[in-house]
Amino acid sequence: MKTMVEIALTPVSYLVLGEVARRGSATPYDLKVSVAESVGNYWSFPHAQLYKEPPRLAAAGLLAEEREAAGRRRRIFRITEAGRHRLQEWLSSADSGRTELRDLGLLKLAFADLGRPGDVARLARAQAVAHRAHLEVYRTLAALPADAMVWSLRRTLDLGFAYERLMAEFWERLGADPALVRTPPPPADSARPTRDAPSQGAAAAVGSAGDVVASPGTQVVPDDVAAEGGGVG
Amino acid sequence: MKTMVEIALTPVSYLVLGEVARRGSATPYDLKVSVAESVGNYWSFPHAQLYKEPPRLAAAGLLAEEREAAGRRRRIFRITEAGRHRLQEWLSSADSGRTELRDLGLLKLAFADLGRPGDVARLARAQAVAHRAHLEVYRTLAALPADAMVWSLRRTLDLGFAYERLMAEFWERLGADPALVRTPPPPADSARPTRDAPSQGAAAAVGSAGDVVASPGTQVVPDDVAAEGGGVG
DNA sequence: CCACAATCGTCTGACTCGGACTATCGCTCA
DNA sequence: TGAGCGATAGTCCGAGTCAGACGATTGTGG
Repeated sequence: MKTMVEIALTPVSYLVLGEVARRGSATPYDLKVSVAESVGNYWSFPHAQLYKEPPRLAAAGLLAEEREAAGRRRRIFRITEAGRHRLQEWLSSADSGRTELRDLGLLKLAFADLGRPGDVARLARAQAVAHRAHLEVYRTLAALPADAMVWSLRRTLDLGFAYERLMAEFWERLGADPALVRTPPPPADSARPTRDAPSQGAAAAVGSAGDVVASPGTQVVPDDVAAEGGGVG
Repeated sequence: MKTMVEIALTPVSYLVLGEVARRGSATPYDLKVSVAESVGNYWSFPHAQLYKEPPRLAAAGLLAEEREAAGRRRRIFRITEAGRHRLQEWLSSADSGRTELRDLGLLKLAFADLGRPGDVARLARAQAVAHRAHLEVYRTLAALPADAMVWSLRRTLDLGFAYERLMAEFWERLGADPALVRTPPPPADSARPTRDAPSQGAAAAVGSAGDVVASPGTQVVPDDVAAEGGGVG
């Protein structure tokens, strides 16, 4: 068994290994489709990678490649013993890196103090709608019969659901914050204070009216609620 | 004012623009530090990018670059009118792309049916600990005086907190699932069924004992709890 | 003046990303 | 039967991302 070089495996690698292992065999397109309706719900992988990764894994001896006999003669991949082993190894290791919450809306909110008064409210509405919509997708998935999906995958989708709910509620709450709708006292038109002296304002809001939007009344993190259960299970 | 080419802005770009705008001026190192203790809590940006991006933005006319007079003669960046404008524009647009939950632990769980019996329990424990730990970080941040942080940023950290709590509870609940600890009926040693015929098993578990771990009793997504509030605000 | 830690910064190379672009298939309607 | 068409399937590309190794500078105490 040619051991080839031991390549470094990335998340995509394991995704591919896992998906191929589970299905027995798969074409890149198969991967693309099944990833889209499973893990892709919370972690999106560009499809180009699902085409590029299998050959790479095959070159490393972790997958075996064949071709369809007729028709499009697509590449079909199966996992090898070496591949199985690497997958196992990964599954057995408890350490997983940092968790990442990549949400452009959140990033926007982080800098919302630099924006114009109406911005946050608009953003909050849009975000709430988007998350509610995704919530529906999860609901559909959850309604699938028990045998449509392995238990472990389903658990992750449960979490996806809970996550979307958390987000939806967060934005709805934020949007409902009275501090967001009242108080545009400094007319929104005086929005260019530091116009020609950009280097002058040490902590100046980009469009002024920054901290006007600040909501004084809302407390930070309710220390005490830590136990009340988000309702994941 | 030389308009230069209008470059495409990525999340890092806005992060840098925003941070520079807020501080008035910043060196890449400043960015690295303040990002680490704010947005970096839920969305980590490799520090190399915080060194690379400002010059890029400067080349596009969105930042202005100077140097310290003495000492290390570090690069100091300030936002320009053009930069302010682009930032504003972004802050005003309500659409933000997909939200992403990049969590290796979750990916692992998704394929846990292919693993060995004890794996999930171990993973769950480790994940729970990690999330509880990060929860503490957020608690510390939340304890900071009101003027230590703009309201908008604080809101996002609130969400980060809620997110970590959600995760911690998810993994704890999962780890507590009796189905995980009982039932290693098929001896864990028969773990290599398809040893020499890797292509045979259409849906075979990598290490067998796959669906044994499945927890039949746990319902999928409690439709009704959608209103009970995760406790973000 | 050296040692040493903390601060500060650069570089590299493999991988990621998303979207434009191409090709093939199966079907329908003229 | 073959042009049109939507779904399926795959390729390509260049800019951006990423982690981590590495290098340089500064401040402090001995």
